[in-house]
Amino acid sequence: MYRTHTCGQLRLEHINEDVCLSGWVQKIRNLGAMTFIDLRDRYGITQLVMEESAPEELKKQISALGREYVIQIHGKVVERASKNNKIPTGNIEIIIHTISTLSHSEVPPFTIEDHTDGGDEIRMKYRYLDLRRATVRKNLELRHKMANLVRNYMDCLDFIEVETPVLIKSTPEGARDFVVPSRMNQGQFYALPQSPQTFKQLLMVSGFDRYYQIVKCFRDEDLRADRQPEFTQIDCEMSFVEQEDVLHTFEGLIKHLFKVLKDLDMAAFPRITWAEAMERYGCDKPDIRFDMQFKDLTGIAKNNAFATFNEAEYIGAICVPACAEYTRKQLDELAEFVKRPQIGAKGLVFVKYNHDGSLKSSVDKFYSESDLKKWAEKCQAQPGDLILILAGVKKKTLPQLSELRLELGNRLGLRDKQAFKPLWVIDFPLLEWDEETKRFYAMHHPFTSPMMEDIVLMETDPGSVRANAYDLVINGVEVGGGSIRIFDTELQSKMFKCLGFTEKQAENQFGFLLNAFKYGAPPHGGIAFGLDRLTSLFLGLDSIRDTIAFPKNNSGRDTMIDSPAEIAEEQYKELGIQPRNKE
RNA sequence: GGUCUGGUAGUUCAGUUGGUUUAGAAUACGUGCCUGUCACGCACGGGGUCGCGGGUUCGAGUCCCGUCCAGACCGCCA
Repeated sequence: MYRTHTCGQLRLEHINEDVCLSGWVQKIRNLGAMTFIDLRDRYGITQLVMEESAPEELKKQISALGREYVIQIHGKVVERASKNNKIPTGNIEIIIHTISTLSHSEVPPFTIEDHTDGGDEIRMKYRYLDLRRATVRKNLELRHKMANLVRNYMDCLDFIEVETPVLIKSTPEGARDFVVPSRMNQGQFYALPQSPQTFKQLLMVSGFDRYYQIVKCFRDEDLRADRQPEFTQIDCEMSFVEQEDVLHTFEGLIKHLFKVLKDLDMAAFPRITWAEAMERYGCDKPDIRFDMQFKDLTGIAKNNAFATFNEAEYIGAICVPACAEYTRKQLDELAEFVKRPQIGAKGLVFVKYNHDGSLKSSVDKFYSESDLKKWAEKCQAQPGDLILILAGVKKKTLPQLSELRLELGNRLGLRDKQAFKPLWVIDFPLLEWDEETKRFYAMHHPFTSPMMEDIVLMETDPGSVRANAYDLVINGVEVGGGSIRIFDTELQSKMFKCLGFTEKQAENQFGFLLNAFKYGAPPHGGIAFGLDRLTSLFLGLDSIRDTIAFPKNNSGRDTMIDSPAEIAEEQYKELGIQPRNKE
């Protein structure tokens, strides 16, 4: 037997018990005559003590210990002379009787402590050591709890978890696929699923009625702090439902998670249409922890000598509360911010609504104070506020203003990580025009149903067709999205036509689904949540990496196992593929 | 594919216009001292391919070019 208790278990009530503990040496404090050892495992830290009176042999063994050695000790639980109220076991300690070293350790490359001295790169290379730290372990524990809560909740609602295949077929729509060569079918390839989309729809055709799966998905696209090439979705689908049923069901799930994990009672989630979100926030995933909604000045700021505004398709403003005191330097910084190539605005116009009611702007040359007054009224500005204005092509200006809004939210500390503001964004467009390839793409995916009343527009004005598609946004993070699907073969054909698919192409890529729909498909729809993102949101992390045990780095590499890696020539031969010639 | 930031001791970082002794600090590590520590304390010590390659210069950690690596972002992500 390696232990009678864990390192987080012993309390005053255990005093005088003989116990056996095993764990890692966290820290050795040698005070000369006596030595303290912090013994650590997943459950906590227990202090071991060796006193002056200990036998020489034991002293010798203890002096040979080092950080991260794995040891097993037998000893007696005693009350501490000086207690430590910072840890749950702080009232007791163990007087060591015998000790055995189960495993030696080299000196770890960084300290295994909550506030480690190690940077990201070295932590990732030695991730197994990093995972010993309580901070990272707690992230994974919360992730586990969340997954468990989801499973229980879904089970209670009669959803069943069904596994779908990981080796499937590549389709050119959507994200780039990870591809796996087939040895038995030389020259042919599997693809890893970007999501189990088609399979969950087939399960609906099979009558499973309510399906979910906590499942890995794969996308071969460039990474971000919140994007990994393999990530986990809570993937769900239901039959005989309309949009309202799906939103209601999963609003319940998310509220349940907040209640249990954060003890938060959430009110009904507000909703906004995609069109409104774009108009008011310039973005399809607005952060509504703070206001600063856009005000359209296009109608009232033209007809003047100021060419920039006169030529602009759109003039948009945000009212920044209580910032009229901003200095030249601060305003210049904001102008620089929007002029960065990533944002690409030409310039920034400001209007200060001073406390004395006067108005001062960067365009005083062109506008009178009464002009500015009208703008301030339109923006519902109060004395002391700052109005910031961007102008240009609407499609570009809206996102620029959105970036500016978020930047100000950050600067003013309005994006509190402990506040959670969910929002349903609904009525997404069905299709999105791509200038490069001169065709429409499905904004969500090709199986998303158009809104009934917009179906007539599919032939005349496809770009304006709205879909039964929705996203759940929390604090500006897209945590989930889904749609009501097409279950009618004819409507599906119409959709493929909008996407520029020939009948043959559609048959080739999605024939199995279209065939299935010929045999009685129920109306159905669903949603998928990003488990990694949800977890990092609950934890207040900026990156999803520390919610994943073994994540990839910025360039899609796992620096611990050093993958991806080259394969042997033999493997190429077996697979019937050839390496690219090295030049 | 692009923009920006960084790479100096095991680790995290500082290093001035290009010049000052042997490139520093903290921490980690080692040795010694220390009977109530828990970020223990004190003293001493070892530890460097300044990412790599080239260039400018009397002289480069510092400037220039290239390259590799890491991070953030844009494009991309149905």
